[in-house]
Amino acid sequence: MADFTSDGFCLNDNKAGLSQMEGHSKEDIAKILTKNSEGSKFYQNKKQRHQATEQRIAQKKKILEEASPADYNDALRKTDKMLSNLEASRDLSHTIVHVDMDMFYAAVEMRDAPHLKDKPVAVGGNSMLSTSNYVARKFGVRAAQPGFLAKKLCPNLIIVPCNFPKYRAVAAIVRGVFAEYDPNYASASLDEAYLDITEHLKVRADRTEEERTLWRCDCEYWRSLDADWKPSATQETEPTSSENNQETCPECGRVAESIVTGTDAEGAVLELRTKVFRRTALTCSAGIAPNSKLAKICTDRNKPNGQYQLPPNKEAVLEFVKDLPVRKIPGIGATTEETLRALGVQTCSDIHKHRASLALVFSDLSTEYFMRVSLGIGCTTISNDEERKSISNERYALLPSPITV
DNA sequence: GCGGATCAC
DNA sequence: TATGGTGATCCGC
Ligand SMILES: Nc1ccn([C@H]2C[C@H](O)[C@@H](COP(=O)(O)OP(=O)(O)OP(=O)(O)O)O2)c(=O)n1
Ligand SMILES: [Mg+2]
Repeated sequence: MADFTSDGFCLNDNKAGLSQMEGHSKEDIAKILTKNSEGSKFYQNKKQRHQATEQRIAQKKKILEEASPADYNDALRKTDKMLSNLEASRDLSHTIVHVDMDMFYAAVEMRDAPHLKDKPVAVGGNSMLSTSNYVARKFGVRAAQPGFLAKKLCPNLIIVPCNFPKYRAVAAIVRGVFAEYDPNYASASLDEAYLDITEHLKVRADRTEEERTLWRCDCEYWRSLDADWKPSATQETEPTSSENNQETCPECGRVAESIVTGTDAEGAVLELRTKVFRRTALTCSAGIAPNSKLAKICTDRNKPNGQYQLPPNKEAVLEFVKDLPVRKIPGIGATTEETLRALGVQTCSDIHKHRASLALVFSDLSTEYFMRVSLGIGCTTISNDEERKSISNERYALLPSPITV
């Protein structure tokens, strides 16, 4: 237990094995946040909205209680029809990649002010933070948190103001790399994008090992090929693979480390991430999967500075979603998570178990969305429709025809 | 159509 | 002391 004294919190609580440099335990974070925000207008408002959702949950439960066995039967038949149609449409032939920069704004600021590297850093202002670095996250400092509260969690926090023109410039360089693998890549925001690298992999299959080699040698020839490579920055954090070799640079004859990237998706994405790093000195993470929904989830598996591939077969996909908490699915937020939990659904396989209930209390569109989730089915084509500049609500985005009533 | 709810960055 | 700005969709009227 933290020792709450005069100033309201204690930063030297070691009982959970955490020193000040290592951050806070979850319990201490919750305690500090509650203590500093309960009673505020913001908190009252949030509580009121929460009570309204509890009302809606109660309504849904009432519908279930009053439904007849025949209603359940109809609902079951409806969902099973959906499931069989969806299963018939399962497409595992595309290789979809989701790339997400690591702590993007904060990483840019740390790159340009290296003394910040080992310190807790957040980007934003006193009233709102956009993101934080991993040191600060150990203290519970997160995006969408007001700076003054973050300071309570982490008094040594360094808050640097947003510099959007700079982030846009960095994003433009990163997008240049994406375009090399999929000219039709779709940006979801400044720091993330979806790529369909199916075509690239076909071309890549015929590339020689030499063409798939990334050199670390700092000679003129290789620098001319990769003009923005910053050799000083490549020492510690460059993406690694088991295929690293010490070799002699064929141009200047000096010993150089080379990375031979494979012809497969893992190889292509390692190469992509290495290029991003060499051109920006920033790391990113990636997920590889047969559809965009799964790819996005995969990105988080080995974040930061990592990648994860979900193999393109039905068994692997079903195993992947089996015990996945529904909150991990893009489109299912805090409210839907709570609603589903009240209906007995916590993981994706729970969706299948309770599919009749879900069909009784949700719209057809939402029900079908949940069925897709339970099968691990998602969008397999990437379109950068200029109409839709960003993908903001995964639940309904990327559907065949947006409904305009 | 419009306002409210939800979700995401 | 104090809790962002923006874009998108669906739902229920
Ligand atoms: N509520 C939020 C969440 C994020 N962002 C901004 C700041 C982030 O730097 C950027 C990217 O969002 P991410 O969710 O990808 O978060 P990060 O890139 O900062 O961290 P990471 O991806 O390593 O978790 O979007 C924001 O303005 N408001
Ligand atoms: Mg990111």
